[in-house]
Amino acid sequence: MTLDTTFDPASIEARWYKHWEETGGFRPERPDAEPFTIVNPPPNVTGSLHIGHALDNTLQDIVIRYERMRGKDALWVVGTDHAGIATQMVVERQMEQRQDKRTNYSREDFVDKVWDWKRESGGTITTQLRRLGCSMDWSREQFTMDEHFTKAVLKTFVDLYNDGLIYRDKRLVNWDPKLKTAISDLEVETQTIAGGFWHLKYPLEDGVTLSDGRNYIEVATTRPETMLADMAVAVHPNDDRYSSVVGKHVVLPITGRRIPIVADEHADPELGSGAVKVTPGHDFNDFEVGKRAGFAAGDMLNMLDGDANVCQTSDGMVPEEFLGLHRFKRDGKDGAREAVVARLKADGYLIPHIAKTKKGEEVEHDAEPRQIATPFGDRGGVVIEPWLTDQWYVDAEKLAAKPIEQVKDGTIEIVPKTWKKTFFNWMENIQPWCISRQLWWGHRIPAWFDAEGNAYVAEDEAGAQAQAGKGVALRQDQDVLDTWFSSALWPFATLGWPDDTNLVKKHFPNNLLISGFDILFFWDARMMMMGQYNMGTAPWPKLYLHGLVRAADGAKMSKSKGNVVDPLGLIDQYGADALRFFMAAMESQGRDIKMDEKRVEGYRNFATKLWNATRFCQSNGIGASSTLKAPTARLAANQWIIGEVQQVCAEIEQAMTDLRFDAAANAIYQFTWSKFCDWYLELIKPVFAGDPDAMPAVETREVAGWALDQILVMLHPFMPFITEELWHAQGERKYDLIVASWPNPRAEVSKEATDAIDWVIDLTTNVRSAKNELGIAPGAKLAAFLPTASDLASGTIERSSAAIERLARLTPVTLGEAPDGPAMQVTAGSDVFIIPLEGIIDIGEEKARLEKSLAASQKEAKSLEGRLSNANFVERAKPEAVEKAKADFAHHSAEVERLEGALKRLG
RNA sequence: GGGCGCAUAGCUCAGGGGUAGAGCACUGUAUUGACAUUGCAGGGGUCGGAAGUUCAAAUCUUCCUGUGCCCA
Repeated sequence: MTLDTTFDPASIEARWYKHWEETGGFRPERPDAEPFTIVNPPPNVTGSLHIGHALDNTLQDIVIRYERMRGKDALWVVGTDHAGIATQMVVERQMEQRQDKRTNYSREDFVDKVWDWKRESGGTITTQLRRLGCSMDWSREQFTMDEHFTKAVLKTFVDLYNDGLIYRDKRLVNWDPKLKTAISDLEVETQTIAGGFWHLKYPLEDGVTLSDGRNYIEVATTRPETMLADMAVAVHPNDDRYSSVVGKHVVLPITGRRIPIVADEHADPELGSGAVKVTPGHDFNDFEVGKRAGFAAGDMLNMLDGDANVCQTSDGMVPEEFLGLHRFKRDGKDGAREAVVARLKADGYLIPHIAKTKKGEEVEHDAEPRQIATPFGDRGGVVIEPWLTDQWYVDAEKLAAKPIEQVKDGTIEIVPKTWKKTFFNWMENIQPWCISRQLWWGHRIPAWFDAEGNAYVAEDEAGAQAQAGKGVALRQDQDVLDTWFSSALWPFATLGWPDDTNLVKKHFPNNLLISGFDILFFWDARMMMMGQYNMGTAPWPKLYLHGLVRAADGAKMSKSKGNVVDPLGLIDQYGADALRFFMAAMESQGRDIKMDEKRVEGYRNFATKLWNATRFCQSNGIGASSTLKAPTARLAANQWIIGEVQQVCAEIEQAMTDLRFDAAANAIYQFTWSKFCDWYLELIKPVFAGDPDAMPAVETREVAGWALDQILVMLHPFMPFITEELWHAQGERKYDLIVASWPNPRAEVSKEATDAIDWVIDLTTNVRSAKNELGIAPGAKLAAFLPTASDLASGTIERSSAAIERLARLTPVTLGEAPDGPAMQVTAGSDVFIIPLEGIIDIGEEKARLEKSLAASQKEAKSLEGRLSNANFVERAKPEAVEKAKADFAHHSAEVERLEGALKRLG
């Protein structure tokens, strides 16, 4: 096959992907091989590929392709997450566009419609992952609401319940009044927004006064509207200002509710007046204060409904005019907050805030302006309302114990390890996990209630009925489970658990998990808990956490900022291989990646470079190699490249062991471009000018073909498309590159040969540099003399004269004294070449060049001399360091001598 | 307020007790056969600041400054 001069990724990517998928390349049958398993963080079924996915999946694909080539029974599990809230929102939004809504349908009909949507529009991302080249096992694509997955979810729930690790509780939850569901702590994002601090007067009852004679207590609040459900006023137990009134009562304005003054350490004497209103039903801190003050959760007053509109409290004391108002201003319409403040003000219960203008005039405001840390729902985007409801909870504290231990003792390694502290910090302070959601789309909670509200938990209704007794009317819990409850089972439920399948036996525990740090708590930690609970072991021994891909200016990418980079656009422009290589090359541990399109472009250029190198090989009859092991080589250049392949292979393996994707990518990049293309191909060009059937050409074709094949293999995990294309372009192959073997080049390479090539490279570089500085045409051929030649020099000049002529452009090279006259000196290793300059160049320029080198060597020599004359250094430094300093000093001293001599000769 | 990072060439980043590297950008130069999505050569950094440990600190320790993220 002949290749075009430029590489066009688009023309090959789809073809190869299809081929791999159709021929089972992603999951070759290797029943006897050692398993290697990773599971893909299941993207939301509503999702589309963003740059973060591109990073996450590129890294995983590099690992799985690498392990597959190393002969493992490699399995990369893939699938999508049903994404409860996100998916329900998508379908509801589509309904809204048709002036339709969810509640127009029965639950069953609505869920059917979501399934319809999933079948028709869901899973866009799976196509996009294919474009990135991800070699996942699509033959077993998973979905978190597959039948067998549901089975795993139900079993887990029932087992946890029976073990007392799932329970129902009435307590405050994070309520999203827009989505009208509870959410977990992790789904709440705190943002600081501008708000106010209102100061209120609560009149003391029964003629009680404070020590200063005041007949009211001042309380300050950021949420004045909740005073409709206040149940106490708290002061600090050591606060002398209030000690006399603890146990007394105040009568609330507006409602007239009589509430106690309690002592509680939650009240901060330094803050405001030191007294705080307590609303146990609408504030997490107040809930705890309320409990300490003796209120049962069931008795705590609730003044808001599920939409966060004011409703009547159980004591019936909220005035009619407030009922139905939204908690605060919305769509320009005043809410309960505004109404309560207006009423307090009118009745004289509001203490105004006095502010001074720039001119020093005093101005009254209703509230003191403040920045308030406010909780928002990450999906709904509205302020979260702490709300008292019955929900299902997982006892996360108990489940977290073993994972904490495992990370501590190294059973689970977290890479990079800086994340361990963050992990412990969260796990050791973990709160009960609220797992019930008031949605329709998701795993229905397997609990049934009788008329008295007793719960019966079983995998199916029959089981619950059996527990409740015949004839007892049961109604299933209306709620569904948090999406993360099911994805926590991903490492084993995808393999068929709870059935005892061969896949589970062979591929659990998995070998590695790669995920972004943003889901460390959401997903990774919960997999650890559920893996341990269900399987009795950690889900994987190693967790690799990568960072975020940021915009070029370092900002977080977001749709609202409009700085989102579409990975598919980059693939269109530069090819999937270039984008992948960029991701790998930029992925150093523990740092976010800044988008740098120039760099993606650079890796596209790298692909073109490899493409053209292959074209060169083809034009010289260099084709597919026939052996895995390195061919026997006699020519120095061939031995040299074999040695270099061994080195780079070892480097890549080390980098992969360390999960240093950047180091691995850079190693293969430098080898391919700077070693193979820049030197090896140049070194062997003269060989092909000679007899094509003679030993040198035959051997070189063989070695070059082998070396190129090793490049294709080692580069394949990073750039799968171009390497597969070139693999086949190079000749008939017994198998595709995707299932080829990783190099194992255990060849003997002579030091003489590699030294010789290194010497030629040194000579060539120095000649080119000297010419450049002296303004001699790069192509000019110069005669050179070597008065005293090292063994290396004389041998190399004899055997590699063609390379020296072609690369260093020295011809002829005479072993012997140079004729008198102006000349320049060029070194190669310890050898000094004399190159006559008469008529070629201005002597002054050569002198300037030598003086520059002389100054550099003098500086080095002086510094080394100083160090060596320091007795402390010679006595106390490591012997190697002293030896090296001595050798360096000797070298630079000799250089100084040589250069001074050369300068003297030039006059 | 607590925790975790980061600060190295113009930019984006590696490195790491023995005197500093890559890619891009920049400068000069090269063009009849692999490649201008190229080759060759080159300029450019007192490694954020201060103190300490050490024969030796960009590297280790402490503090400071700036900056980012997470949690409350």
